[in-house]
Amino acid sequence: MTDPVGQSSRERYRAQVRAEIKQHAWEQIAAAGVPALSLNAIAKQVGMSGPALYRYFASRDDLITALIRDAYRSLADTVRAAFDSGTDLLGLAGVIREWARDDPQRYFLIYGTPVPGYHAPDDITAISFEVMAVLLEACGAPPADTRTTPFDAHLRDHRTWAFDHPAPAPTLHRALSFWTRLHGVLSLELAGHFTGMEFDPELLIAEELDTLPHGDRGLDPADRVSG
Amino acid sequence: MTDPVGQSSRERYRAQVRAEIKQHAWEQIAAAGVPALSLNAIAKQVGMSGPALYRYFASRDDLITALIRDAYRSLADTVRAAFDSGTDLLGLAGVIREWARDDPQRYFLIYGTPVPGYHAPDDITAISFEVMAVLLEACGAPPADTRTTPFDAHLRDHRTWAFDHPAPAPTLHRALSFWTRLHGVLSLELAGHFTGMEFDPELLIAEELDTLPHGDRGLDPADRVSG
DNA sequence: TCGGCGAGTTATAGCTTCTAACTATTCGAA
DNA sequence: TTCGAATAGTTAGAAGCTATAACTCGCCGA
Repeated sequence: MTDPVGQSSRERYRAQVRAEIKQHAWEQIAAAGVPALSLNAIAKQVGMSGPALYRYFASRDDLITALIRDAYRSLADTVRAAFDSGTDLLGLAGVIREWARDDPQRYFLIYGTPVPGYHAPDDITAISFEVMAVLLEACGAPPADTRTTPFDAHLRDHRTWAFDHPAPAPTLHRALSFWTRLHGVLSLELAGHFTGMEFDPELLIAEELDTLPHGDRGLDPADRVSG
Repeated sequence: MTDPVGQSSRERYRAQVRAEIKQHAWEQIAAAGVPALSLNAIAKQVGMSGPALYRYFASRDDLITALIRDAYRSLADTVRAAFDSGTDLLGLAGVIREWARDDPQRYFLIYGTPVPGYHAPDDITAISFEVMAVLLEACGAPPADTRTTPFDAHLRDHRTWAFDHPAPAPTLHRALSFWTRLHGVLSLELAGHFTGMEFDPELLIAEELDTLPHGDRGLDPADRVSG
């Protein structure tokens, strides 16, 4: 009994239960963080008893890995969709910030405290490259009058990139600065390190991105095809 | 029986055991992260059995809070000492990066994934203000020809700072940019998000700080008194 | 119709944090 | 010097967790 997509009814049921489990897992994480995630509690919530959950996820780490993968996938899709519909760099920052504020713990699952010794599976790092690829596209080609900085030269000499993207060094530089500046503000904001200072992080981000290296570009999304 | 410092021998012993417990806790955290920290395991390591450890720390969270406090204290002292011995902003970044790379999990204990609902005790946030105060001092006074940016104006209008520091808005801006840019690069570096790209994060940091807002200052540490 | 796969169960081991109750030691003051 | 109180440590145990083992039941496909 297979449906048009090639899934048997058992496989469909399985996928649905897995999704339900992950849904409850996300709720627990949003409420109290990853450390408080309890497989037992989730099992009760979905109406099964303890060990039954191990039919769907081999271990607690396996469930968390699946959540990390979904988080990356969601971020990559969000960024890609925004870019494809004509959003510029500042707009992408807004989209990413919105995505992060929508579920801070999901953001920290990707960019938060790492577990020593943990190595994400290859398919997950591949998704992280997708995000980087969009940023590189959004950065576009460097303007004609680009003066290469020392870091540009350094980047040019150390291009053993894990994925080969044809972007020139100044574009890499710009994308890296975009990424690190946005993450710097955003992660501190989400972690509550700005509490007590009542400025608007969005304005800080805007200005940080306005002074990105190799600037005066990306203002007209129509130009991006020529990059 | 009190020594010159006013500590009884019992208090001295207590402090020593607490320190020994924290030492082992740091080792566990460095090896496997906070989630793997086990009070039972620590108790065995210091030669006492399980519950005895609760004489020294009321709970696991209490121990972790003490570690967070020590981490903040260590960072604040490190930054203050470096600044007082004439280190400029770029140098401070180097000192902070060195401090972070020396024990990445200690850095993430402060700046990593937050626990939803957790509020650090006031004495800890006070230490975080010490760090910020040093950064503000290191940023010095804005140059005479400073053109206020929109974010400067915003900062001027939203100065309900939790601690009142007399620094003008452009200095706040500069310090915030320093903090967020450094943290942006550093946290991604420590978390391993740059693996596969073999550039030197130190060079990126140097350039990010070189293009800080309201620049052309702090080059001569002798000027800092006039700030 | 029947065999087998798989989803679910309970029982259990071994770990965790943390409380309760108890013992023994040590400190300090009368 | 002796006695009372505070304190460091113990074991026992409750409640929770992850994870495995062994088992039962029901559905799906041949």
